[in-house]
Amino acid sequence: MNKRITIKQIAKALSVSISTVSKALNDSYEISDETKSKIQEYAKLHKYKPNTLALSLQNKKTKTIGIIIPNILNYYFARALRGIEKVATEKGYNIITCITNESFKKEVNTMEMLSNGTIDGFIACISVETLKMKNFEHINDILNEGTPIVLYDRVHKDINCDKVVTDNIKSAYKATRFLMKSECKNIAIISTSEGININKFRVKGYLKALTKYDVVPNEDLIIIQDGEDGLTERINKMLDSNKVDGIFTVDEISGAITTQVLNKRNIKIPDEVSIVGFTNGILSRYSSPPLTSVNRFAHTTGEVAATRLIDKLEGKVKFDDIKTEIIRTQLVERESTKKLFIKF
Amino acid sequence: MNKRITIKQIAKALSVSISTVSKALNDSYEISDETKSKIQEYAKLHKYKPNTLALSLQNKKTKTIGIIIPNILNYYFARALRGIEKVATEKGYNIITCITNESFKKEVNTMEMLSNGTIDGFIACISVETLKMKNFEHINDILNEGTPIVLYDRVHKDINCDKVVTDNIKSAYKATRFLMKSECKNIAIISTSEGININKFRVKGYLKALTKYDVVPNEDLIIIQDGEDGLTERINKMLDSNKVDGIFTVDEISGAITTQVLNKRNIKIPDEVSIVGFTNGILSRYSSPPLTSVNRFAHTTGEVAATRLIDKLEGKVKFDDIKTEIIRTQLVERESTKKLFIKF
DNA sequence: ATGAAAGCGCTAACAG
DNA sequence: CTGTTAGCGCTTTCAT
Repeated sequence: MNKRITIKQIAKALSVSISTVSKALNDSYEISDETKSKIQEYAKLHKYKPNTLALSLQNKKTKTIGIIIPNILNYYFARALRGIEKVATEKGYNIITCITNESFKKEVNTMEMLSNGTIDGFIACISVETLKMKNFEHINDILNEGTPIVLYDRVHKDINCDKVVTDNIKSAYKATRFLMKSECKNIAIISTSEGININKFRVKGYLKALTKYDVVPNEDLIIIQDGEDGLTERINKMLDSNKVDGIFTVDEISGAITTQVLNKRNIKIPDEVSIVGFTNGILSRYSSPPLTSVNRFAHTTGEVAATRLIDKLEGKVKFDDIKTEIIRTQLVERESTKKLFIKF
Repeated sequence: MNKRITIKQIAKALSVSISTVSKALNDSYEISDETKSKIQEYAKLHKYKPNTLALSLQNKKTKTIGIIIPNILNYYFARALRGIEKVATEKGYNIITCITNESFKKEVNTMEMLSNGTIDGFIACISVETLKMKNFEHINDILNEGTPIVLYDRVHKDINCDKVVTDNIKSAYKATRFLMKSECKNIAIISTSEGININKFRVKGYLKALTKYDVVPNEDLIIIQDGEDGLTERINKMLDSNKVDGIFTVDEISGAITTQVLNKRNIKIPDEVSIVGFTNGILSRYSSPPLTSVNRFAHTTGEVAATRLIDKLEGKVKFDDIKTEIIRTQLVERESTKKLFIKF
C-alpha cells in the first residue's frame, strides 16, 4: 500500500526545504530548472497529489459548491443537477450534492454542516416541509455570513437572494389555452403535491385562462390533493359523473396516471380526451401516447443557477446584487392533443 | 454581514487561550464549569461552528464519501443513490456525488480530485466508456493508496475490491422462463447499450432459458444495439416479418419504446404480445399497461454498498477483506403479461 | 484549571 | 535561487 506522499516527504527525500518543493511543484520562476525537474520527476514518480483540504484551508476557498435537492427521483431535479454539474465542471468547480428528501430537518442539518468551510456557496431548492413551515432562518443565517445562495424552482419572498424560477402562472395559462384552442370545452386540472406555491400558481394560470375565455370554472373538474394515493379513483370518479374532453395535469406523475386511467377506460386520446402535462420528462415522452407537455428546461435552469453563483463567487457580481431569473417554458406538442392548424 | 467566528476570536474576546476555548467547546473535564459556560454561551451567541476543513486536516478523516454515478437520469442510479444516502446519513457521513456522464476522462478526473483528502472512500459505478476501454488504473491506484472503494452494478474482474451486483444471468433467465410459462412461443429480446457486460449477461440468461426448454434461438428476434436511436423502426421491422408473442426488454427505455410500438400497432398487450422489462422503475410502473418487470432493488444495492464501505472505514472490516455481494431480483407481475395460475 | 507549543499539508512573505 | 517563518483553524500533548 503506497500511502499518499506529502510535500514534506519529498523535501526530506531530496534534501531541500519544504518551500522549495512547493514552489517547484507550482512551477515558480524562483526555482532553478534543475531542482525543479528533479522535484517534479520525483513527485510524478511517487504520484504526488496536493491535499485539497490543506489548500482550501489556506485559500479560504474550496472551489466546491453545495447542491441541495429535495428529491432525486424527480426527473426535473435530476436534469437540473446535470445542468449545474456541467457549468460547475467547466469552471473548475466541484459539486457536493445533498438530498433532503423534502425534510426540513435534513435541509437545516446539511446546509449548516456544509457551510462550515466545506463549500463556497449553495444552489438550493427548498424542501416542501420547509416551505410549509415557512421557516427560513437557516438560509438567512448562511446568507448573513456572506455565503452566496442561489435558489431554484421553489422560492419564497422572505428569502432575499438570487433565484431561478419557472413562470408557472403563464405556462399553465398557455397550456390551458392550448387545450381550449384545440376545442376542448370541459377542461379538468389535476395536481398532486398541494402545499407548494408553485402548484398553486399553476392552478391559478389554469383558472386565469378559463376566465379569460369566459369559461366558468367547474369545481368538479379540479382535483387537487397531496400525494398520488387514490388519485386513480378520484379521476375515475370525476370521469364517471362529468363530461371531460381535456385534462391539464400539473406534474408528470399525474399526467402518467391520468393516461393510464384513460387507456384503461378505452377512452381515445386525443380524440375523446386531450391531455397536456407539465414538466416534460421521460414519463411524458415514453407514455402511450406520448404526452403533449409544458417543457421546463430543467437543464437550463441548472446552468443559469450555476453560472450566477460562480459569477458571484468569483467577484464578477457583487454579493448584494440580487436577481431573479425566469426561465421560459415551451409547449411540446406530441400525440395526446389534437393537431392545431392555426398557430397562435 | 457576520462573518463566521473562529476559536481564536473567541479566545481573544474572552481573554483566554485558544486551547482553553477548544477544550471548553469540546466539554473537556479539564476546564472549570465557569469558564466552560462562559465560552459556550459566547460561542452560541455568535453562532460559532467549527471549520470542517481544519478538523478533517487534523483527523485525517473527512467523514464524507464520494459517490460516482455514470448517469443521474437513470432511475436505477437515482434510487441507488437514495439508498446510499440513507445509510450514510444514519452513520454520520456526508456524501459528495459526482456524475461522470459515462465519460472515462470525467471519471478519472473526479476520482483523482476527490481522493486527495476530500473523501474517506468511494462508492462507484464504472462508466460505459471506462468499461469499454478496460482501463482501470485510476481505480487501482486509489485502492493502492489505501482508500477503500465499493463498486456497484457495473464491475470488472480486473478490479479487486468490494462489489455489489445484480445476478443478471439468473434474473434474465427467470424473466424469459416466465414468458415461456405464460405460453409465449416466440420470444424476442431487446437490448440497448451494447458493450456493457451486464447487458451481455442478460442476453446470456435469455438464451440459457430458451435452450433449457429446447427452444432454438431465432436470430431475427434478437435486437441488440447501442443507444435508442432507430429502435422503434427495428422493432416495427421485426414485428412485420416475424411472429412474436413475447418480448423481453433488457432495460427500461427499451421496454417503454416497445410498449409504444405495440400500442401504436394496436397490438393487445398481453393478449397478443406479452412484455417483461428489466429494472423496475417509473417507466414500467406508469406505462400503459403497467409492465411486468424484473425489479432490481436499487435502494438495497445502495444501502449494502454504503454499509460495506462504512464498515471498512470504521475498521469493522479489514481493508483486504474483499467481498462481492449479490442482490437478488424479483419479478413484479403487472399487466403486460398473462396471469399465471401455476406458480413455479 | 489554564496555556504554550507543535503539528495536520500547504502557501507566501521575507531573508539570505 | 533556496530556506526560514508564520499562518489557515483546530486538536492535543505537555508544562505551569
